[in-house]
This record gives sequence, C-alpha cells and structure tokens, in this order.
Amino acid sequence: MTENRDKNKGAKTKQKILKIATTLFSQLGYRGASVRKIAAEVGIRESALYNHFKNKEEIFLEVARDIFSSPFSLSESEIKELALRGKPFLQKFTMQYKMLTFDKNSENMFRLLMIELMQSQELREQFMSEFHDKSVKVLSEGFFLMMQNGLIRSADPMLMAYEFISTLFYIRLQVTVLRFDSKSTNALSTQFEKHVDFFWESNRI
Amino acid sequence: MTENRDKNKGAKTKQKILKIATTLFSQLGYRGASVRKIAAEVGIRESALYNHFKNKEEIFLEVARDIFSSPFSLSESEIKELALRGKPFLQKFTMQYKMLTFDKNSENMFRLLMIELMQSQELREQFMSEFHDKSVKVLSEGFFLMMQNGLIRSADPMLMAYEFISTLFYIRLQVTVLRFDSKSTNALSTQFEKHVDFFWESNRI
DNA sequence: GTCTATATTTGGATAGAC
DNA sequence: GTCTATCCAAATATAGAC
Repeated sequence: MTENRDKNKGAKTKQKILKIATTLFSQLGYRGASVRKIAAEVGIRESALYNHFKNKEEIFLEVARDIFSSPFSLSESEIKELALRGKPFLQKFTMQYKMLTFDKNSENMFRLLMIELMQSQELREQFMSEFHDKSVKVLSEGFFLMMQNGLIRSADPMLMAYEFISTLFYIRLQVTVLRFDSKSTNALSTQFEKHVDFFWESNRI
Repeated sequence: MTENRDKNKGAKTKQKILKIATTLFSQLGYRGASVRKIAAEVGIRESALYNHFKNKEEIFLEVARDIFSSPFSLSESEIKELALRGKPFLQKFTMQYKMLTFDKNSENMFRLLMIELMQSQELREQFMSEFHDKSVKVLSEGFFLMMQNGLIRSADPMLMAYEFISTLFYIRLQVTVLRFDSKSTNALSTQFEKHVDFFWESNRI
C-alpha cells in the first residue's frame, strides 16, 4: 500500500511536470519556458524536478514527441471507398483536420511546432516529411481515384493535393494565431467547409 | 573633412550593427540573438553598442520595422487593367510574391516573422492585417472584376482571394524552411507558376 | 522525493578612462 | 566612440540534509 502510494505520487508528479511543461513550452517556446517557471507552476523546487528528468532538454523532447503523433486515421480502404463518392472524401479529410485545429492538445503541439520551426533543423525536416508529405500522399491517392472515375477534372494529383492542403494549413495557422490571443474565430469557423465547397465546385466535372 | 569622416564612421557602425542584427535576429530570434553575439560579429564591445542604441529592444524594433514594409506595388489602375485580361493579373501578383520569397532581405524578414509570430501579440495582429488582409483586398478586387467580365466563374471574391493567397503563403513557408538549411528548392521553384495555372484552369469560364 | 544552499554560465546594461 | 571593468539578474544544474 505504502509502496503503491509512493509510486503513484512519483508518477503523478512526473505527469504533472509534463502537462505543465507542455503548456509553457507551447506558449513561450523552449527558451522562454524556464525550469524555474515550470517548477514553480508544478509547485516544487527546481532541484526536485531533476529527480524526474535528467535536464531541461529531456523534458522538452518528451513533450515534443507528441508534435507529429496525430496521423490521419484514414485506411487504404476508407480512402478508396470515400474517394469513389467524391466530395465526401474531401469532407472527411477536412473534418479531421478541423478537429485537430480546435483540439486543445493538438493546438498546443501545433503552436510549439510553429515556435520552434525556425530553431530546429530536425523539426523542419519532420515538418516537411510528417506534416506535409504524409497528407499529400493520402490526398493525392484520393484525387487519383476521383480522376479515374471521372468525378473531377484531370490534373496532377500531387499538385491538386498540394493546393488542397495548403489552404487547410493556412486556416489552421490563422485559427491558432487568433486563439492564442483568445480572439474570436467566428469569421473563420466555417472556412474549412467553405474551402471544401469551393475546391469541389472548382474541380468537379 | 575630419568631421565628415567621423560622421561616416559613426553611421557606418550603426548600419553594420543593424545589418548583423538583422541576420542574427532572423536566424536565432530575439532571445537567441544576444547583445554579446551581435557585438562580437560587428567587432566591437557590447558597451560600444550602447552608443548607437538605447538597448537591445531598440535594435530589434528598428530591424523589425522592415517586416511589413514590402507592400505589393499594384495601383488601382494596374489592378483594373490586368484583371480585365484575367490570368495576367494572377501572374503579376504571384511573380511579385515569388520575388519577395527569394529576395534575401525579405526572406530574413519573413523568417523573423515566423520565429516571433507566437511570441508577440503585436506581430500576430500585424500578420493578420498587414500580411493577410491587404493581400486579400487587392486580390478580391481583381477577382471581382474578372467575374463582372465573365472571365471566371461566379463566387465570393473574398473567399477566392483567401484560397489563392493561402497557397502562395504555404509555398513561401516551405521555400523558407528549405533555404534555411541550404537545401535545394528545385522541386518548389515552379510551384508558384503551377499554382497560377491550376487556379486559373479551375475557375476560368 | 523534496528541500536549502550553492556553483556556474550567460545575458543585459552602466561607469569611467582614453 | 571604443575600451576595460564591473554589476546585476536570470537560468541551468548539482550537493547534501531531511
């Protein structure tokens, strides 16, 4: 019992550190979120923090692991099924993207990515491969199928995917920027849907 | 003569500080570019730096003034003239955007903007108004004229402008990310033109 | 595991001689 | 205008008592 309670307390503190570090890193960046601030918010001394993590960077790496851990959950069969129906494929993909945009944790991770993007080469490379390439791959598969089935006009599926994802990203960035200052995102709340409609009307046959 | 030489030297040092500060701020951000580093690169002591600027923030503000100082040079009459011809309007706008993307100083300013975007509310507000709204205004005017003249399909000009600018921004971000690591932008070098072609084909009548 | 105390480094800034 | 010397604050990190 005592052993269990101790373990729980230990685990709890570590989790609390991670939770608070996530918030602070995503608001202030790596440099801005000092060990002092993190420890103070957790309610312990800085030295106590080093019982749970080797150093500041280790905390950051554990937090930053989450940045690219929200892959789109669209299986090959789902892609196929939805793409054959045309617009629903774009709607499904976009709604997942919109969900991430407004999800608290994903929002934090996206902000952290934007803050550190120009500070870390590794992050830049992951941004290109995990963030961009993966989305383009899924989307272009869908577009390819739609073209094959005469649902949309013929074009380079990769280019079309690029065009589609770029607007999603831009909306997400704007939403994140506005929400950072607790400003209303009303004007943007339906932008995702408008994008799908516009894109569909522009390219359907 | 002596007076003149002294003046020149003084002005030169101040300009040199600004030049080096620009580079360092746009690579390391405000926090990362320490007064120490700036002075060292300039080749003077930190204390000497304070003969030219009140403090670090003053240096930064003078550097950061440039971030939004590259407005598009499209007059009302130019917009009108080009928009009546359709695609050339988009080509002209995009080429100006592409120029900024690859211009060394504009690139630095864009990187600085991205680094500090999540750190400064003022920058976020200027990003929305100066960076986004202004471009949307110019573009939507053009689209409106094109619709009136039956060159493109009918739609909300503001939405269409949003769709168009979002891809330009995304390309610019990717180019900037790649160039930061001195990576090849070959794959992206014609993306601006491809975007114009794709967009035009999607919406022309 | 947490605390107090302390070491060490880095960064912004000023005083005063030249 | 620049230099040396110096100050002060903040930040990362460790040692050792409880």
